[in-house]
Amino acid sequence: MGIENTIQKIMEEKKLSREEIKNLIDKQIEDFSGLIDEEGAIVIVAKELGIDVKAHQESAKMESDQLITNLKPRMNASIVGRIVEISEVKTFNKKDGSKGSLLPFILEDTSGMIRCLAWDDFNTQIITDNNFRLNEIVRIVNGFVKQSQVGSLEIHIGSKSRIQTQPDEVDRTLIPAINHSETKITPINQLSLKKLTLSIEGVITTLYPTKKFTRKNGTEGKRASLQISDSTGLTYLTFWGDHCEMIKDIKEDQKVRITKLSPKSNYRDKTKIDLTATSNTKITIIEEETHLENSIKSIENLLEIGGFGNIEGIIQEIGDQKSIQLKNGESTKLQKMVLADETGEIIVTIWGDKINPDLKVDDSILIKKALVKINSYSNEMEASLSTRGSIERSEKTFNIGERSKTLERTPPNSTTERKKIEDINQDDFYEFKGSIIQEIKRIFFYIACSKCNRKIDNCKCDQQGDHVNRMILNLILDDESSTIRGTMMTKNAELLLNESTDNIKKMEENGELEEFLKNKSLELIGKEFIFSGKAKFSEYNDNYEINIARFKELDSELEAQNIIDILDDI
DNA sequence: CCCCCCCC
Repeated sequence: MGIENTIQKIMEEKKLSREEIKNLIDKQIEDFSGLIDEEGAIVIVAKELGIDVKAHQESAKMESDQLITNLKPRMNASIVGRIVEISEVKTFNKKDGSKGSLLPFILEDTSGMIRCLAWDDFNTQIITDNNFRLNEIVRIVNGFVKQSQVGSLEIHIGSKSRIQTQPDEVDRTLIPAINHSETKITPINQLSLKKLTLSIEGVITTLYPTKKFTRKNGTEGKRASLQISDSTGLTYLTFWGDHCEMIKDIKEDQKVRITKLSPKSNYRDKTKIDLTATSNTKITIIEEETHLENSIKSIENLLEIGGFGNIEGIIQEIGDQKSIQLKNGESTKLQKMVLADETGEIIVTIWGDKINPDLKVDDSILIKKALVKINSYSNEMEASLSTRGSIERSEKTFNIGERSKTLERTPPNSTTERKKIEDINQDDFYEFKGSIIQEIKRIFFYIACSKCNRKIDNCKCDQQGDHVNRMILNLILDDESSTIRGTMMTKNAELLLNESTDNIKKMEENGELEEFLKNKSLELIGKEFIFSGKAKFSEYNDNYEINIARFKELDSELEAQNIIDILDDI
């Protein structure tokens, strides 16, 4: 049903001539200073005459709704989704002197979110529609997809587009469940530019005062910001202009929930994500005092809650000072140690001038304002001491018992959600259940420096360590959803093959390796394991590979019990 | 803030 059909309908129902209808359409277009086209005008004309034009609007749905994730720049598209955020209508003066208006909002479908920009009164008046509300479903017909300044996609709703509230013929599988973003909290290490609106919970570690600044055009502006951390990481949140009011009751050390934030990539480090408050942002204080300054937390407790804290303990292991090159080109020093108290132990990295070269194993120390968060490579909680913290000697004695070895350090609570192999789609830490499905035919050996584990040729140690054998084992892993290539480096390969690298190297030299691997493969293939490790995209394979950090053979009875427990819960 | 190592 196009314009012609709607005209026919008006002619029939209202006994108007084509001429009269044309005049009404022209008048509408004139009233909107030409901002709407014929098709837009006739909808208004029909509406004013009390004629149901839903069918007409539907007809504007020229093709089926697209998934947000499939949108490409410069494409005209229709999408359907749930409203997850609505801004205010902004008005401005156009170059030609006429008044323009803009209403930004965010839609979410099952594939993702997109920022929508409704232009001019014809579209922005949708704000007065009772069905244009948070969590409602709307369709955008014939929107124009554009790349925004920050690189993400936006859909522009102009004179040739429509916003349909309560749309018909919606494919319900495209509609995500209501995302109560006030209660759904995103861990800081999972901030993503793709989550266009999100909420966080954490402790305010630094509150920067509101600052006034002068823009290039001479006008004044203001900005406030804060640093916030949770057990997974740390980020910065900026408040612009009037939003600065939001922090007037906030203090450092409080635990807060902050909702409806918009992620932005950090202007200096594009790999980092900062947050910006929106007009819909709300801050709720969850805990008045987290006693960041004074209380010394047990290592066990810090491992659990993360964030900033003070740790007292005894040095179990301490590494050499290492000069390293940062990604931004600067160079700095770091030193790693393992610190233990009666409740547990933690890896601590000391940075730059916080390093005290006199510290040695068995010294007691007190570290203040260490940041404890998940290390994205090991997926374990680690502490880091940088500019904000301090380190001092302590008189306290600890009854630790036998010194534990790094290898036997308790793995973290499985904070990682177990995924399917087919879901592995970014450089991230994953855990999945799977089996080895291909015979292990080869092992790669190399001679490495014992200090840095690098191949001798690649070692950059000031004083090279001993030359040691290391090995690489490649596996094909499968979980029925998909397969992935997995790599085990020396330690894990030794655990899997239950043999030392040196012995395996000897087997190779004696021509026994083939036989050994054949038997091992027979033993291993088909067994179920839980693998976890960091996924990395391989150009070579044009697919993700997983660098296995940990694995364990699955106790099938225990797993069965888990499944039964889950079923019982349901 | 490093973050390996190295094969295909």
